[in-house]
Formats: sequence, structure tokens, C-alpha cells
Amino acid sequence: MAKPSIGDQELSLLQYIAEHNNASVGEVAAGFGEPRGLARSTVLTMMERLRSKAYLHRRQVDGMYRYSPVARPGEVMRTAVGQFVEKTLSGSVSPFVAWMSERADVSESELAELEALVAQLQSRRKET
Amino acid sequence: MAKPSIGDQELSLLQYIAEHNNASVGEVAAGFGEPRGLARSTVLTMMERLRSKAYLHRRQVDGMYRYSPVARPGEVMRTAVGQFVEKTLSGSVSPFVAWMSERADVSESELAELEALVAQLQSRRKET
DNA sequence: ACCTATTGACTACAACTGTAGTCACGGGGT
DNA sequence: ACCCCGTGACTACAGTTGTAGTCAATAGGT
Repeated sequence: MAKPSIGDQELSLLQYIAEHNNASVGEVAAGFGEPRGLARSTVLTMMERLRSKAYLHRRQVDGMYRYSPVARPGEVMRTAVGQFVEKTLSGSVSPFVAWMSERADVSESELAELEALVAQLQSRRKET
Repeated sequence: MAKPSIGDQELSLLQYIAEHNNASVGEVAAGFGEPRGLARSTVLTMMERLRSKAYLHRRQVDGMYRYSPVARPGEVMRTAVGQFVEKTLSGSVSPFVAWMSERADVSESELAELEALVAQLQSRRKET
């Protein structure tokens, strides 16, 4: 079953839930919805949509539901990135690189990640 | 005037037109639409939508319209990437890096781009 | 026992996107 | 004079997404 598509806001929400595992609707509404001015029902709707798309799972605890991502954290993000690169960038990573290189603020840790990535790709290349 | 949003397919189309500058609807329908099984009217509709969103410009040549992107090539892509990172990844590039590192095929030129990017970021970091 | 806040389910709706049909017009060929 | 084809404009429509209101049930406080 190929994963159904996911909207931007939905993805943010999913990420939030991944970071706050086993959250209830109330908690998510408070922590995610309120700062963004979203009504509780909006958050609930989105969470249920994510559940119906099999991105979230819920179980009843103490008389109410607690939600958690079906996939490992990070998994969904990677899927989303892949989808984006394929569909939008037609498979090319160049626009991403171009954008990065113009970006003002790249944190130290991000740079470190990139360095590690390049190192990894270089070594992988040698093997093959 | 902040740019209106743009769909994935629209973006692909825009990119195609950027690559085939001053194309007519017929040409785009043949080169972009047909391989994807899109009707001519679909292509036309999308092009006109892009025009109404000010991503495309057209002028009449030889009794018919020829379209070209308003922004420099690559510009739109960068915007799209920025939008994606902001909205979907909540500003973090880590998911992108994670995805890259799992990706099977990274071409030599892509790797070179990444290397150049890292080098650039490193030198920029020193200045500041 | 009663009022109130929390939780869930359901319904609604507008914008945006992907997709296409249809119609009218003008030019060329025959 | 007529028909076909490319071109453009307009209309349509369903699915997705973002957003929210409302209602019923339940739990907790007083």
C-alpha cells in the first residue's frame, strides 16, 4: 500500500507528534495548534486524517486516545523529502544545493551533517 | 507581492518551460503533456494558471502565444525548495541530509556540487 | 444531583490542484 | 465554398488540504 499523500501542515503536525510521542489531542492542540492559532477541532481533524492515512496510530489510555506515529521518527520526513525531490525537482538535487548555498543561516550542526554526508558519499563511491 | 503557491505539477511544468524557452502551448503539450498523458487543454489550463500567478509571461508571435518564465531559470526552484524546507521540514535541513545519505544513486556531479557547497559554507563560516 | 470542561465524532466549506471537455475563430488546403 | 486543424477562452468537476462549528457523552468538582 503506497502511502497516501500528505499536506504540508499535516506533515508538520506529524513531526510534532513524533517529537511528543503518545500525545493526546488536547496536548497537541495546546502545544502545536494554539501557537499557530488553530482550533482544537482543526487539530483533531488533521490527526484523524493522518490516522486514516495510516501515518498515526492511537490507543486508548485512561479513557482517552494517545497518538503516536506508525513509522519510526524521521522516516516520514525522509519519505517526504524523496517525494519532493522526485515530484517537484524532477529528481535533481541541484536546486537544493543552490538554495542551501544562498541560505543565510546554516548552523554549525547542519554544516557538520553536510560534511559527514559528503564524507560518507565519498567513501561509498570508492567501494563501488 | 508574495508569490502565490504553486503545485507540484505546475512546478514541473514551469521548469519544463524554463528549459524550453518561448514555447507555444502546442509545443509544451507535445513535449510535456503527451509523455504524461495530459490533454492539451490541461496543459493550457496550467500554463494560464501559472501566468495568472505571474510565474509565466507570454507574447504573441506569428498569431499565437509563446510563453517564458518571468523569473530567471532556477529562481523558482530555489523558492520552491525554500518553501518546502520552511513549511514542511520546519526549517531544518536534517531530513534532507538523512534522505541523501540513504539515497542509492548520487551522481558524481551531484557529489561535486555538495563538496563545493560544503567548502563554500566552511569558508563563509570563517569570515563571520 | 448539577454544572462545566474535556474529548471525540461528524459535518461543512472554501481554496487550490489536477484534469479535461467544449466552443468559437481563423487559416489552409481542395 | 467547405471542411479540418491548431489555438485560446471558458466551464466543469472531483480530490485534497486547511480550517472550524456543533453535538453528544463523559468525567470531575461542589
